[in-house]
Amino acid sequence: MRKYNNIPPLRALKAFEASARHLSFTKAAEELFVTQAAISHQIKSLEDMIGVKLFKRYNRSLQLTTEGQVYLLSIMEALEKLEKSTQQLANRNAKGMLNLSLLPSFATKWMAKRIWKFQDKFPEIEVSISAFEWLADFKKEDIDISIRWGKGDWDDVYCELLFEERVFPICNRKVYKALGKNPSPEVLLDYKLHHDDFSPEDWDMWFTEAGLSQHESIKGTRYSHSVMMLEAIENSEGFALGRTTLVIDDLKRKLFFAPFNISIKSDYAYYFVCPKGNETLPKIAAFKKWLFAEAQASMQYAEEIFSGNHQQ
Amino acid sequence: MRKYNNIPPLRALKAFEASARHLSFTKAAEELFVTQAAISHQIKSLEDMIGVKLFKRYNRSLQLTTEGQVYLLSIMEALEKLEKSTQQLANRNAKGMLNLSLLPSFATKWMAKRIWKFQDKFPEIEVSISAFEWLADFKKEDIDISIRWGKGDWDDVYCELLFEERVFPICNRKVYKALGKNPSPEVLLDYKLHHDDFSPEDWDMWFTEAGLSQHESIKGTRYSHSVMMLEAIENSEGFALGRTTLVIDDLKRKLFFAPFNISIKSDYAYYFVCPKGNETLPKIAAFKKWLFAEAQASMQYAEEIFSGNHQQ
DNA sequence: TGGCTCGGATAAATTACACTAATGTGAAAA
DNA sequence: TTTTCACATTAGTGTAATTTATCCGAGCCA
Repeated sequence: MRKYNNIPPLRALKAFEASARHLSFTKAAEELFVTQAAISHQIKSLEDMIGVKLFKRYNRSLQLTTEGQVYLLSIMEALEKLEKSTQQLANRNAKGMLNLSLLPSFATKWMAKRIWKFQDKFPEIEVSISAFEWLADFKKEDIDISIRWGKGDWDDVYCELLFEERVFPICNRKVYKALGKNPSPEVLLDYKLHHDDFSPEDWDMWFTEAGLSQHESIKGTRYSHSVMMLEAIENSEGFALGRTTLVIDDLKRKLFFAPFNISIKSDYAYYFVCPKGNETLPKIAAFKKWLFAEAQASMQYAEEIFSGNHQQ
Repeated sequence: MRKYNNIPPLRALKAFEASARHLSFTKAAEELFVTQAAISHQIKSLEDMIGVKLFKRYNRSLQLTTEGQVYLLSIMEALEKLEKSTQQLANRNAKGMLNLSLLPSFATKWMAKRIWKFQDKFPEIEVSISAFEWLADFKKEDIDISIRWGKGDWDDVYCELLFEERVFPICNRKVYKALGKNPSPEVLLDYKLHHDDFSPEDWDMWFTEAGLSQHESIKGTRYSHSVMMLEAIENSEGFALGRTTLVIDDLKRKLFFAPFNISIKSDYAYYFVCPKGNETLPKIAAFKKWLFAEAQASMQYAEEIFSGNHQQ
């Protein structure tokens, strides 16, 4: 009758392995995205538990004890087995190539920062990303999944709404600071207003939403690519119309600011698209599940901002 | 660069293993001392994590899926390795026989309920308990550790205070209920008062502590063994003088009650005793560490009662 | 047929645990 | 002598696991 008590907590073992590899609690902490104190706690509790010192602590360096070396080897073996058998089960059949077709802006501003998590979770799947302006043609090109921007009215494909988008003015830190608290939308008329090629009329719509219908029609600088517009705004004394998906990370990083808490819902949205029937294939389903979870998580911050009870 | 993400939490794996062994969440829950709901949560989260159903749930029975069977085997192997290598490190040199000499009352009322935890933690150590009234003589008998009751004034041995004891009146549930809220110590004079052979004068001391100095000297029934006295009280319309160590578990179980929150400190206490110098031997040190931790834990309830802010 | 019991699922409330932030310590470096 | 570096320590906080309470469906039983 096995019960597997007497196995130390996994976190502690991970902390031990990382610390042993780096011979540094601080480095291990960085790797595991926690503080140095957390590692110190974990190692101490592990040592207390088994009643054996695993490290010799010197003032500016760390060294494994003999016992630590022995222990490290055997637990690594076990952990590897645990991980491998879990992976095999989780990803059984979910392997091979996965070709994504994305819009360049979406690829650079959203996917690039996140795709590594998927690759970490599914090392058996090799992901390739192609970023073009035009719609991927599943029949002609070797594309498994496309994330499209539009109204979801495509024929002969499996299609599911991924993000709805809100549109709102953003600016850089300098401009934001100059605005002061609770600025009125009218101040926008004193600034350069940028927009991208897709939606020159959005500024008008936003002003209407903000209650400034009597404004003269907006011109402003025009960019062929959203990414260019966003890079311009970083160093410009002006505002751009940001779309949630593309600016959410820069809002979090406080690179951009959305000073007005007023937004309009875009007619366009992002959709997960793949050939009809393929959505149940293991590797596609695995990616889809991961993608929607990431999407949800990344949109949380946007909800906080526009639900009102948010302090920038 | 290993990081061992993608390993499911150990708790979930334990829950899975136990559930698979019993083919029942309820049984697994009992074994792991948690509720059925906890197991259900754990298995669900494990299944979600790896994206594979591990059990087929029927209405009154449970069955492993094919995937579950495969997974079970491989994780059991890994967990066993993890446990074994940890044990080997923790108990290196800590093995062989360990002979304890205890008082019969302490052996039955305190140690018997707890020793299994030590054996579970140190399966390499074979424990034997001898319970006699007299002091173990380390020179003549083959005793490794003795837990003695007294004043700690023994020569030629290693000796460390384990428990201090408090002495206070206890009664069974029926008597307790009849007392009502906040009874006065005076009501005791209407009941039979039991005591053991060691300390006939304790009742007097307790009455003094309770502020009833004008009482006539107490007679009451006398027992040669504390355990006999405690068993008598279970079905008797009377009170006994309980000692913390021997009655703490029965207080927790609500078999006995201490209605007065007034206690006197005993002159006698329990001491951990072993031959001088042996306290650093691995198996002795291991037992000692475990013993003091258990002691601390078991006394917590007593502290709650007599620190005042306790509701029975 | 209706009521009962059994085993698991689920939602909300509670509890336990790991983490962070702030600060301490001691030794080497400057 | 002061600064810096790496780990230790402590108190407070937030998240995740567990319990409590309840539900649900199927077999059982009278």
